[in-house]
Amino acid sequence: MSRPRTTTATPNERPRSAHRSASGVQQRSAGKRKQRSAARRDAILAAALEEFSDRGFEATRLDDVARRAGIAKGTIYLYFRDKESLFQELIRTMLTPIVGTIETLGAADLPVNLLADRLVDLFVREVFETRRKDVIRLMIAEGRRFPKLAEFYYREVLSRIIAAMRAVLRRAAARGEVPAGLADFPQIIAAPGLVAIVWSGLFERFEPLDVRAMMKTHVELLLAPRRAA
Amino acid sequence: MSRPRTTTATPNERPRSAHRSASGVQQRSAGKRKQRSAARRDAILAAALEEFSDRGFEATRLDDVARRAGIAKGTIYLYFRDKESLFQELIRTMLTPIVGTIETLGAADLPVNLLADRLVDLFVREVFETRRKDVIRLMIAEGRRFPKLAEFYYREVLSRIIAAMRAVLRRAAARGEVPAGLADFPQIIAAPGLVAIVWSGLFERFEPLDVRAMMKTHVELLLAPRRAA
Amino acid sequence: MSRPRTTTATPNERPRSAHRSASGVQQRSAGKRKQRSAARRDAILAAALEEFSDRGFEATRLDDVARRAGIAKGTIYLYFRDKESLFQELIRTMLTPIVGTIETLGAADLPVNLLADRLVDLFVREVFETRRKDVIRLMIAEGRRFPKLAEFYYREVLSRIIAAMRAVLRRAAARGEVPAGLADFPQIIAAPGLVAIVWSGLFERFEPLDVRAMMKTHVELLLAPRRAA
Amino acid sequence: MSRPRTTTATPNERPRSAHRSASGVQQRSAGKRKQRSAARRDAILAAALEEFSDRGFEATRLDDVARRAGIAKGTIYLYFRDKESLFQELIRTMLTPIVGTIETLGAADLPVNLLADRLVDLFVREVFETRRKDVIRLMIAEGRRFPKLAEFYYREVLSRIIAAMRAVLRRAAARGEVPAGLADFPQIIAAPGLVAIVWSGLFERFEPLDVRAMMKTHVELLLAPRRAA
DNA sequence: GATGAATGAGGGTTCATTCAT
DNA sequence: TATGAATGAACCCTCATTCAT
Repeated sequence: MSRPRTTTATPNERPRSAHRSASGVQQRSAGKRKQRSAARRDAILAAALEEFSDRGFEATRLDDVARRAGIAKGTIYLYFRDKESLFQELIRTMLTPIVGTIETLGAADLPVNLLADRLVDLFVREVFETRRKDVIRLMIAEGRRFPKLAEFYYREVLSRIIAAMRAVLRRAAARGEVPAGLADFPQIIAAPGLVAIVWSGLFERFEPLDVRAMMKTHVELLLAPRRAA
Repeated sequence: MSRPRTTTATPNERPRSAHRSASGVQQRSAGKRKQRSAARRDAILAAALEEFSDRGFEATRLDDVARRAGIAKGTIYLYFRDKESLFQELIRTMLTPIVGTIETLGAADLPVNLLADRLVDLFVREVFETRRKDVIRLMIAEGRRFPKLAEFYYREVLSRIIAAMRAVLRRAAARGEVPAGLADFPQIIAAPGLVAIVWSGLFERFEPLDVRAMMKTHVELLLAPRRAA
Repeated sequence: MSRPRTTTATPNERPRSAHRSASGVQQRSAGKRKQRSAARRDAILAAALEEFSDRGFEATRLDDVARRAGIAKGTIYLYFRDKESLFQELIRTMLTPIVGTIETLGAADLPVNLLADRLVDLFVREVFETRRKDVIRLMIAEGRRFPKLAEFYYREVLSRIIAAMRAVLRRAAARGEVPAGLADFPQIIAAPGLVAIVWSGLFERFEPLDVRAMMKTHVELLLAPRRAA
Repeated sequence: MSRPRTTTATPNERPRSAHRSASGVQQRSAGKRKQRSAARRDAILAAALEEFSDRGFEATRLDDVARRAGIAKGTIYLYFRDKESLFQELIRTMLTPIVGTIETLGAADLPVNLLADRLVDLFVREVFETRRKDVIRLMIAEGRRFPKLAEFYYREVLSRIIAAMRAVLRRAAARGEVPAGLADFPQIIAAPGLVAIVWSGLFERFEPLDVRAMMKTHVELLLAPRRAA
């Protein structure tokens, strides 16, 4: 019978710090405070990314996150409801932005080989050479234990990317640039990206992998001009 | 001593459990005992598989493993040095057997399209429709925190599979059955398998994925007869 | 999304230590263990009584309870589900026994003045000069925040005592030994007892109170032979 | 500094808040400010009353008090040194006023039966149907942990009420209106009041208690004309 | 004065590991 | 060997208190 939570608190957002827009007086300092607040939030997210990436959700201590963010342990709770919220927010924050970019790219209706080059480049620069790589690994590692998060990821990220890809592939197939079967499994396009992410985290030190080359090879193999059956 | 913070990868084998046959006396019952002992060990591993698969390393309680195995908590420590050992042994035990099968298959020197069919079938039946799928997911999820385990996996499993694949692809390329580039990145062959494993764990419930069809499509795309450049 | 509790655990009792009766082998040591277990449980309850009495529910640290009981903090959780359970069990354990005694006393159908003497004596010896006094104070102090406990106390203790008293008073009133109104409010009988308990905890050091004398006086005033109205 | 463990009863008044009129300048607005200040103080006390009554001392969060009072958390510290001070002040503020009323009533030297009626009425209207009831319950619940407070309560409230009662009862006994013994234990008079307070907080929902009737009954029983022994 | 973000000590609870039986 | 009660180090989260704005 612990004290009942009165804190309604939105799903995953900051709990109280509502930062009401301070209309009128003290606009200046309120703005500063808001800024500082956003900076802190980002610092926490950045620290959390490091820790979660290195240790996984359960093994990460908020103490370490706080220390890394240069704040006190309790401060985390001013910005996130609990450890899980922090985790989920982190993943959302990191993964949401890519979607738009890919959708835009898909809508441009470029010739497939050009599009493919762009996608590979996008993946390498925006994901693979970024912390986003680790976030995706986290998603893979912990997703089963956070069904809500998996759902979010599917709905907001994956399904949209897949839909965009599928549309492109359909058009390309209609133009004969691509074998028809590919549009049924857009996942195939992304498969080497997944391999790259997993490999880099676990086996890079034993055998480096030239991700860009691998992806390029894959694309060439898929798009190679075929003899008529 | 309570749970150590830093994951000091320790020698992974059974600690003391002197299973070596009792010298002289009671040779007979010693055999029986050995049998029972092996059965217990297996029961623990089986239970651990379920629990680790469902919850991940940290979130798994040895209490639950013991309960599921039908033994007392302390008994686990007669067969495994600690939680980490149990985990690592489990992964080793589950993943080692596939290697031989794949190597054998590779050595058979079949025509690539036939080999491809066999590989797809092998993967689906021996991995995907098996708990091994979960073990691989575990490996992906926890690998970074168990460098020794990742190393083992690379050395004993991955590198050997890759070597086998590469040999096959080289020969096939020489015969013109396969584009030369593929041998540089045998990972490409496995990529959809990885996609399948990840997808099944996280997104199956939103959008089912016909793994066999996807892998078949992938293989067909890769092996399709090409026009001369 | 913390790990879901599989521990069903009965309302307030010991969580797992089910102490299955070990039928057959090792009866001896099992008995010993059971004994030791009961002793430990009692030690915890005794320690909890001290601490809760001194500090109240919230301010009591289980750490202190454990230290006082001579055990490790975690051990408490082998016997009680949580702090609240410990608290509630403590109160139940302490208060339940009195009821029977009072009921028996009431059923004996003694002349009121004799009964009154006995009740006063019972209260003083079994409650006031006992730790039970503190338990009742605890009940008063914390009851509002533990509605379940208040309900238990009302149902299992108070209402039964009141019923017993009322029956006695009815009979006595019928015999003219007691004014009729008293049976309507048996609480009046107990009122000085309550005063005694509260006084002893808070003001004894400023002004001692002769509880027995006060209660005797009260009884005499209530039972004094009256002039006909 | 975080919450101190040991309850060091500290001087209870406002800490620094230099409410003394600003010397010279702005005399006018200083008055207004003083007013506002007092209003704020009262708002805090009112909010604290609700919260402390509902949850007890430890379980009450100053955050909730502040929210209820419509102020910021930090503001509380402008009016009270700390949580404990607030608590003690609250109790003092609430309980002090009754004393005078009772003393006055006692000094009036009414016939006992009339006085008794007045007292019952006073208790019901000024305590029982008031938040003061809860304050007394708080005093009972937390008194042991706040010895200073208990002492204050005894010295400033209880002992004075008791003295007044005793004086009245002595005079009444001399006139033969009351048995002599009663003057020895004026607590007896108050006992049903205590019962009423405790009962209302814990058991009212199971079995309502007509407090006024109970107290009236009690008085009648005590004051009933007696046969000469 | 008033605010509320920030602090950080603390405490309830968990669970890997040990060890007496 | 097997058991499971006992241990105690962690770790998440709370909240009284402070202090820059």
